[in-house]
Amino acid sequence: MKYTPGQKMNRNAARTLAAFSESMFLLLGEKEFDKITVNEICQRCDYPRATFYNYFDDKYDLVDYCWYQLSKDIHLDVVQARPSGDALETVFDEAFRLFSDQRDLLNRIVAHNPIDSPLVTHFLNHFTRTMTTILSTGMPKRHGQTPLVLVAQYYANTVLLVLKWVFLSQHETTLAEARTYLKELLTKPV
Amino acid sequence: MKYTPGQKMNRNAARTLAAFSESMFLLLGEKEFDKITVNEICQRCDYPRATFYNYFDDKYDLVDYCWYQLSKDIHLDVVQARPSGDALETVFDEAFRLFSDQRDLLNRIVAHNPIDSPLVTHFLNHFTRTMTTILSTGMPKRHGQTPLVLVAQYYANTVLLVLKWVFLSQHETTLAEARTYLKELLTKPV
DNA sequence: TCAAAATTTAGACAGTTGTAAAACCACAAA
DNA sequence: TTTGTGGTTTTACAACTGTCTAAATTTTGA
Repeated sequence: MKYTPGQKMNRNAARTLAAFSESMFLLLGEKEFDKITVNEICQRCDYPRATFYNYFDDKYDLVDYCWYQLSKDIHLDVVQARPSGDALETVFDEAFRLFSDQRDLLNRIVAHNPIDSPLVTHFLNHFTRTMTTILSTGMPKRHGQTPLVLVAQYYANTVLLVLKWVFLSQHETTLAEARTYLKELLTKPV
Repeated sequence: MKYTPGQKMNRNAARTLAAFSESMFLLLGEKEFDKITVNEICQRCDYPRATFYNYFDDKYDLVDYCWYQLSKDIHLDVVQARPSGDALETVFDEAFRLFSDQRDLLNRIVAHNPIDSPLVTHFLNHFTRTMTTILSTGMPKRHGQTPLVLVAQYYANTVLLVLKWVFLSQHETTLAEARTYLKELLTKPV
């Protein structure tokens, strides 16, 4: 990413970025990520190849920007607003809503890309990271010796695991069921 | 992978596979995975390019085989032998040992490949998968409504999270400390 | 031991990638 | 209007990828 996202940028650059990510989203719904070429992306939105490399390092960079655009919708402030206690549940619900909204897109993506493919893995990793940063502020304090970063990663991991199960492994699951899964996982069974 | 691993294969094929993965391991210690080319791999072990594509689809395929070779050392039977109760601890110790043994290699790899790079992610994913299959046999039964596969993935995730912290994020940690982290994470703090 | 079957290798090919230099354009300041 | 500046586009290029064909070599089994 040569233009840092969230940066001030002129109308033209914004339009170009939007066009490229639009192309990518369309292509992701049509074919395997591996088979998508930079040429194809550029044809789609009618920009020359050089312009693509002007904005992005490669197609991985672009797809990263796509995930960034998606995850923009999870509002960080939701968490800070609440007293720490149920921060996790709030964030989970928020993420669940976001994934629901994008269900069509996600279905199309997993139709062409296996669940363990680099693409899907990358997607999940992106969200795990953003969720980790969200969670690392609102964590309950007492965790013995375990470093806080590790704890935040742990919660983010588990949230994303459930979301993956529901939305990418395509198990029909209601929000209530998903909440139950999360709670049961986080509660020691023995 | 065109030759299914674990298959019966003649001495020659075995030697070839070994030579290629040897090359890959060496190169991984020297430079970023992205920058490694198939040509380079072949020069290293003095096999023609056509032979490479005879055995592997691409370099990702080869590196997958490398991880497979590494993880061979975790013996599945360890788990089956034990009564379910402490299966998790046993597997964790076993994996910790394996990662310790390969510490030099891992250090060299993360020296050239960022922790969030596709390569490292792929590495962790591979182990998460094998650990999931190991764990899905020896899980404690009572988990409410949560599907068993999900539970196994959860434990595998958490184990690998700690291992990643210790061996890839390079935090000096003893086995005892690591065990504590794992236990604290799996125990609900509230 | 020999011939058939299978595997390995050399060489070539079209398509892709990422980079670099130069031409081009839009827009603002002089 | 002219000029300068920053960004866009064109074009060209060297390297890599993955596939294919045909020749060479090895393996197999009768």
